Amino acid sequence: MNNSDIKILLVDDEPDILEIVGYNLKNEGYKVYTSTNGIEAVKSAKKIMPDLILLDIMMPEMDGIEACEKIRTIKNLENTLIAFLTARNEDYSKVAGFDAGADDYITKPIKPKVLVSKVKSLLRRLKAKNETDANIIVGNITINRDEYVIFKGKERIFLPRKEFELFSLLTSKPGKVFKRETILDSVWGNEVVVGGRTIDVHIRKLREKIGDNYFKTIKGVGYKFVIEGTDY
Amino acid sequence: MNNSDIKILLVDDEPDILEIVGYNLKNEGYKVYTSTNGIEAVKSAKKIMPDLILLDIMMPEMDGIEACEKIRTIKNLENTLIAFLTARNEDYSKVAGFDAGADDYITKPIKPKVLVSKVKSLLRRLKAKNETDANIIVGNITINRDEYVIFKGKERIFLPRKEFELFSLLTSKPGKVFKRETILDSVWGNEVVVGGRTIDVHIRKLREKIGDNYFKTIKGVGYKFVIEGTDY
DNA sequence: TAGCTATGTTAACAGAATGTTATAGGGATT
DNA sequence: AATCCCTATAACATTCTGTTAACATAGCTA
Repeated sequence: MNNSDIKILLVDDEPDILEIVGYNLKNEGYKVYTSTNGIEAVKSAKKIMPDLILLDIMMPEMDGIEACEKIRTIKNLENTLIAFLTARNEDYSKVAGFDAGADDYITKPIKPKVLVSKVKSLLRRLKAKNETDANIIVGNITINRDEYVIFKGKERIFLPRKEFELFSLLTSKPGKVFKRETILDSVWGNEVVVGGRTIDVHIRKLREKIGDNYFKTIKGVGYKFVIEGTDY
Repeated sequence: MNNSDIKILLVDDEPDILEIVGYNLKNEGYKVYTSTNGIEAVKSAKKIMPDLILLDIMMPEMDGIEACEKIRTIKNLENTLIAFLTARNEDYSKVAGFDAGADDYITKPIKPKVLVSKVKSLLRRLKAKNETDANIIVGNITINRDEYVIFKGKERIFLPRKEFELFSLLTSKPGKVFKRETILDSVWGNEVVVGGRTIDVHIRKLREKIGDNYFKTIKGVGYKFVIEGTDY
């Protein structure tokens, strides 16, 4: 997926914000659409089917939270990423309290570079989500994402959530190397900070349960899942 | 590829399933074909060359697993996606135990929306499979950035990070001379200072692993990658 | 050819990156 | 409250990479 295939809907009642943020995102090659209020935003969202919506909380007419809830009910938009924009001094609890279905929130003011990096990180998550959508059968390994179960041959293997998610990610593209950074983003979420050995320990557990030679380390980069036998 | 160019073969012995699932897939614009048993399915597959086959496991005459195996042997159908349909309460191990060459399986009953999203996801995978342009090929050398692996003919060669990056750089423009300064900038980063022999040592390793005459020294300037034999 | 400079070669070392194990804390369940 | 299991971390072990030093060689030039 090229950047120019990615549509971002930017919603804020201040034209200045729309301009600055929009400019920076366009610079990265994204297609940027804008709205200045919640009602308009919902309509636009339905029409353009964006991949990511950046939604200001404080807006006239319909605030971001309400808009978010509305958007979530739109068909085929359940997987769209929604991130709230909030002023730094606002009460987060206002946001956190509502389970409006947002995926992230971003505090204003924010440096363009930081914003762009956040957006990238979010979109990585989207991509990972899409990639892990289907069940997978590779060799004699079967993964049922719906029921959190995997099989190795006829043997049922149970994996705890985190291990399952890590496993899911790696197997979503057998052979592909997932960078540590990417793994953290999609399994732990980009805001969580965990110690340096956490990934390794989880890999260890997978190796223990599923088999050593399914998981190959690429030092300095990350890990990949390989079908048994095929060495690197 | 438009949805209407995509052919899906749906195989189930229950007409109800064929109707419901078929209806929903047609709604998405796919061309849908149906069979009610394995034998017929294999014939149909050969004739219509579908992009995706949804295959019920439990069928009279020839079950889904056997049909899958047969289909996999058909020429030009090796890349067709095959997904099993199984009743939720059936034992997965039945599926998992056989290495029939399926790409996915889907548990019934399934909500049409979920099914459609699964199908989409599968087709995305097909698309990704075809777009193997991620690989860079020069002469008989293939570089797979995704997997962090390079091939020399059929031989897999693993390179540590720095070597891989150096190699990537040089092969990005075969024949072009990269100045030492440029190499340092892009492989090591322009702030890092390393000793005078570092590049040479890495070149050495590449020559060792890939072949002497791929890497030509331009004294006083830098190095270039040349396709074997040729001078540029 | 002597002398100079740029590159080749090797092995050894230091430290980065990862592997491993035990353990503590938190959440859920009973 | 007692128990179980998941998760993350600390602490230590191990592996591997990147870099360097030290010396060798090649090529140029006066």
